[in-house]
Amino acid sequence: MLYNEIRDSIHKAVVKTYGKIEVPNFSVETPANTAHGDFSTNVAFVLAKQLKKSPTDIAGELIYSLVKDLPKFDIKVLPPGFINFWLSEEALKSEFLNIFKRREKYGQSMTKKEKVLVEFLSANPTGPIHIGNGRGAFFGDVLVKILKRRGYGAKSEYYINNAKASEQIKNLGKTGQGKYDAYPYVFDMYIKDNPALVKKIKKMTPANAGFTLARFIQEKNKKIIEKKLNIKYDNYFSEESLFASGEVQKMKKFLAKKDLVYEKDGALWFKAEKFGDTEDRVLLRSTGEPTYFLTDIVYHFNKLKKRKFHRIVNIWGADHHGYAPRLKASLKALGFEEENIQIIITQFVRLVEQGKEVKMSKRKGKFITLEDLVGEVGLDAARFFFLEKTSDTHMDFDLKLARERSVKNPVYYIQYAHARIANILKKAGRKKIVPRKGGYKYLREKEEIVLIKKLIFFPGVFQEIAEDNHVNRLTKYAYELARDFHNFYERHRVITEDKDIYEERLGLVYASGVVFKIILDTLGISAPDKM
RNA sequence: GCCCUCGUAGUUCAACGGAUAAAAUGCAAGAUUCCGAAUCUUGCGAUAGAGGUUCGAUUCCUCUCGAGGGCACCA
Repeated sequence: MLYNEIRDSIHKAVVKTYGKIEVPNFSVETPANTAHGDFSTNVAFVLAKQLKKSPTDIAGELIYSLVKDLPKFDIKVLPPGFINFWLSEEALKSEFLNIFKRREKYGQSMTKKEKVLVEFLSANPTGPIHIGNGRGAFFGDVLVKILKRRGYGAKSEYYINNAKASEQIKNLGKTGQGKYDAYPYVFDMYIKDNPALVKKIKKMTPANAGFTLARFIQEKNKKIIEKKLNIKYDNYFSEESLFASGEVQKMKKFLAKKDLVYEKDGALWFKAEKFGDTEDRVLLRSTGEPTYFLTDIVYHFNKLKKRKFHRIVNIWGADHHGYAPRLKASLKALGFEEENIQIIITQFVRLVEQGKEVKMSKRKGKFITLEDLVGEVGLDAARFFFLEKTSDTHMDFDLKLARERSVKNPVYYIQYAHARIANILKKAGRKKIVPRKGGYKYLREKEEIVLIKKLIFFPGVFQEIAEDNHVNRLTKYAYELARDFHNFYERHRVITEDKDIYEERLGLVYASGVVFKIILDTLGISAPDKM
């Protein structure tokens, strides 16, 4: 890929020019301003201190080696010391041909990378999936798809908190049996119309009743996840299964053997403070029941050790961020490294109505389900609405506004580009287009070049996201690509008299369609031929 | 009280420490004999406040103000 080629060449140039010095971290990026080229690097700035020279001088010295090494680019130094790269037309067209060669596999990495497990959503099986879960749900779904495409052995997973030993399952059971009211909405949503289920759990222990009810709720949620949210998990993992397999028992012994626990006040404590947490944490209550933390240690040990994932990514809501040090401490104690576990916190969605906050409480049954939202604004608009925002900023959600915005949602702008492409190909009577033998020498108009450039930067966008998890960049890129396509379309007729121009523009349209399709599939948004 | 996030145009929101802070929406003005106007063009408008580090700060550090979250033998 172009980006990597430049990186390597800069590294080589520094060593060649200055001998064996420490090469600091430098950046290679695509400048916002097109006057600054297709790529630029700040390497001269980061070397300035060490070499005690001005950035302009350093850039001037490095450029000789770079020019020799990168004939694909025109390279210039611009003040105050950036080195800027312009892709030659030949290199541009040659990269463009790759889209035809790889088609729906364009941007797919051939090199195999580490195994990654992405766990997300994992809503408690005590109720429906609400709006606040939307961010993590769609974010995780798209991240996994991107990782897979970039060659990671990535899998998605949903963790079901259904341990019979847990308080929440027992309380759920009692609620279902009408003995307690921990979850007021449960009756309306799951019990009322289901006498068979009520009869079935009536005589069970609270734990078994809760487990049974949780399975029922979970099945409902799973259907919504797959059918309504368009998320297909590689795996659903049951917390209770860790008890059945004996892994919880084994872990207790293991931790004791490693001298990581002690008894106090009749409970069993984990020495979390020793590994970076603010205090020690309970693993077994004085009643002898395990806490969620114990099974969570087992679960993550299972991910890293038993299933051999090199890296695990957990996507959690902001209400769990205080829990992160505890989990990390436990994994550190078990011998794993910081880089083995990534926790991504998605900030809360605040529900507002006419500027005033509406308190959303799952416990009190005051919430809007994600299913409702999707029904209200449509899946495509809903997915885009969540996916276009970074996960770490707070988000205000006004359903009225969301309805309004859904009509003007940028997703339609992108889908419209796809529909226009389909329409042109249909009009031209072509489905699949093979590249021209002589190359694409007639594509020289400004809008054509801009569009080609945007298309060939596509693999780099996926790579960046795979590296830094900023999934929202994909929606932004998709929007820009649509804009570049619409601009091209507005100014230049594809179906024209001139046969060469006709064929080449048709190729450009086709290649754009290929990339749009990949992006929309990745986002989990439909790619319509007609709207 | 202690800890963690966040604060950018009227609104919804972008920006690995990089060059002139990007868009959408809104408002104003304009574009269609021709592949779909759900489109295109132009204009208006923002980094909460005060210091500091740096060649360079929306980004890092300190304080103030404001919003959200966490401080369980719940999950």
